[in-house]
Amino acid sequence: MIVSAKGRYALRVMIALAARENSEPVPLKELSAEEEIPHKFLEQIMTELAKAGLVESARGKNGGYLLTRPPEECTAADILRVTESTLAAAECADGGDCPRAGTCPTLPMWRALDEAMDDFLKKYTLADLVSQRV
Amino acid sequence: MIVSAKGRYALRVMIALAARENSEPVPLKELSAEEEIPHKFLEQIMTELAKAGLVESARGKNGGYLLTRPPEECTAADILRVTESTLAAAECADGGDCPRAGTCPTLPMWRALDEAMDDFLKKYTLADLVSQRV
DNA sequence: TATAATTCCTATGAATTTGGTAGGAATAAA
DNA sequence: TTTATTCCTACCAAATTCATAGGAATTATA
Repeated sequence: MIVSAKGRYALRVMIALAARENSEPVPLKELSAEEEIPHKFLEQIMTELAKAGLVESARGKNGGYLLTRPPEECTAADILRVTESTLAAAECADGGDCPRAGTCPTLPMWRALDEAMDDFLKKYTLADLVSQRV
Repeated sequence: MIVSAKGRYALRVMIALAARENSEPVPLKELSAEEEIPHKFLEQIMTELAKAGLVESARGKNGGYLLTRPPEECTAADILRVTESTLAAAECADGGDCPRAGTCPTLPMWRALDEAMDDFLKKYTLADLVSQRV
């Protein structure tokens, strides 16, 4: 029960982008150096975030990445849903096909935990995280 | 971010024990068959639960396992803390030695998430889970 | 047009974790 | 003595995680 390095990296990078006030694309090289995240690994992460529509990329010279929405409108839940393949508390709560599902005494708890985590993560916007309020 | 099979098995077995009204030791064989959990794997899990003091074992013929406390006094948090090596939301919140800890904008959130999960899991006792209230 | 700086794409791989299996020793009841 | 059980230790296959590597495509600018 843990958030992967990928998820933690993603969140940090998104915060770093949110912290910039200008709207010029920030190159991966800069983000990677600043946040001390391996360049090539971050590249993969940014691709996922871009596909999910959380950032947009500008290719070629002077290219880089930008947030697609204001920091107030992007939450930790939005980001972690992209990077964490299984944000579910337990597989069984995640559309799993467990044959016990009908009678399992634990399933309702896993589902409730899922919802509780999601609610929690939704409370944190990038704006909150940048300014360390919350 | 997921609870492992080990943790799910542990919880189910503890519920199965709690569901029994008598106080005779329940052999692993019976638990394993009833819950459809591989015998040898469950053996390892029971050893951990016993070491943690959540169950006690009786060796030899007619031996087996028993809860050490009434089901009202054992929570999902107690059990998962034993089986999930990392109940922490993120490594960094788990006594990690991250050099960024001092200034990391995400650390407080991970710690808060940890606490929220723990609070959530503490609400579910074995008695609750057996009777499907909650 | 050439060059430099960037993202995009695809493949590979080492280390770790997970989910078991295996065999036998120790213990205790009948 | 037999039988049923837990205890202990070692091993292992598959999946996942955390990257690394190399080059193609794209774009600004000198």
